[in-house]
Amino acid sequence: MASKWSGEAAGLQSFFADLVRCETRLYNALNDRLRERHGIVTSQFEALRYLRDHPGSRVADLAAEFAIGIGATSKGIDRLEKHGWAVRRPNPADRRSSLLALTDDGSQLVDAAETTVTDALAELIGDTLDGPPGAATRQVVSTLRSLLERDQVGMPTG
Amino acid sequence: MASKWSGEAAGLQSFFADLVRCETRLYNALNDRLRERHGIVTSQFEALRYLRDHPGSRVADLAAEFAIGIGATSKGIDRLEKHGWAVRRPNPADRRSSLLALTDDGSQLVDAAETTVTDALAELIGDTLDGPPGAATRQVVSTLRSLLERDQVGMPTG
DNA sequence: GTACACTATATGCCATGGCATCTAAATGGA
DNA sequence: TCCATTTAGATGCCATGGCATATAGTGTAC
Repeated sequence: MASKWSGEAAGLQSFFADLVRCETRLYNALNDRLRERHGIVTSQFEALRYLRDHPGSRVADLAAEFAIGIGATSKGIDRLEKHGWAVRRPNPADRRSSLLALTDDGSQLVDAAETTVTDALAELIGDTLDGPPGAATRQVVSTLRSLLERDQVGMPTG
Repeated sequence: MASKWSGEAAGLQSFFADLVRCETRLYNALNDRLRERHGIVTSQFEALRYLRDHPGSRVADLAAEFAIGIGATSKGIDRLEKHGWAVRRPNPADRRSSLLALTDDGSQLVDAAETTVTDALAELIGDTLDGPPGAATRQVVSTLRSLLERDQVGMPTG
């Protein structure tokens, strides 16, 4: 039955609110540092890192990974290409799509930016995520992500 | 020292990535349900709930709560006012600002929407957040939020 | 091989948030 | 009291993402 007991309901609402607030503030904080030191923002760092770790991906792969629309992903790749950090190569197996890859500049950028991110996260959340409760939290959030992805929860339309 | 050992660095990066992916998908999923059933999106639900629970707040209070800019907050209130869900009342103590409150329509809307959110969260994350690891996770995320707020991490400029 | 349906993604319009700027009002001296 | 400074928030311009649509290429049935 829906809304069975309100104690649990309030708990889940609080958890969701805390989650969103953490994400917003951490994302903003990383944005500030990445913009200042590398001229990119967090979403671009994540895309560059994904391309580094999954060369030959297509636009739809990035869209699925980040749960954003295909159109937005295409435009994001446009911007990375304009800056000379990524390229679209023809896909011999399907000429409707392209295979994405980093340029050398893009590779160097993502490696440098990764150090910034690593340091920022160590400073911002390292202590809190230490220890057994931290380990449990990492595990639970990882599991939750897997479940949401398995069920295709929250995938935009286009 | 920065980037001491890469195991922990990779762990924090994974955790952050998982956190952002969970937030994105849950936010999107709530958007879908709230838009369909109540004609609002998650950010509006959260603003309405905040106003219900903190009547007489000012624009800056909402901006601090949600870690978004003052300008964006002001525009968000404009939209809530246009829909007749919130009002700006003159602040007798400081005529530069207004005191915000829900209308009756706004109150009814937020109560109805809260049921939708409660049910959606129970369905989407209830099982995963159950049990001792779930309890540890709620605690850690709550603590992390408090620390980020205490240190004013990730507050936009304007 | 041709027509039809389907898929991948590029593009256009709109909504929202960031940041800079503007204005009104409060505050703090001289 | 009066002016300079600060503060609260409103507004304008820009960037980004969602969604709808357009376009090109693929696969299938015949």
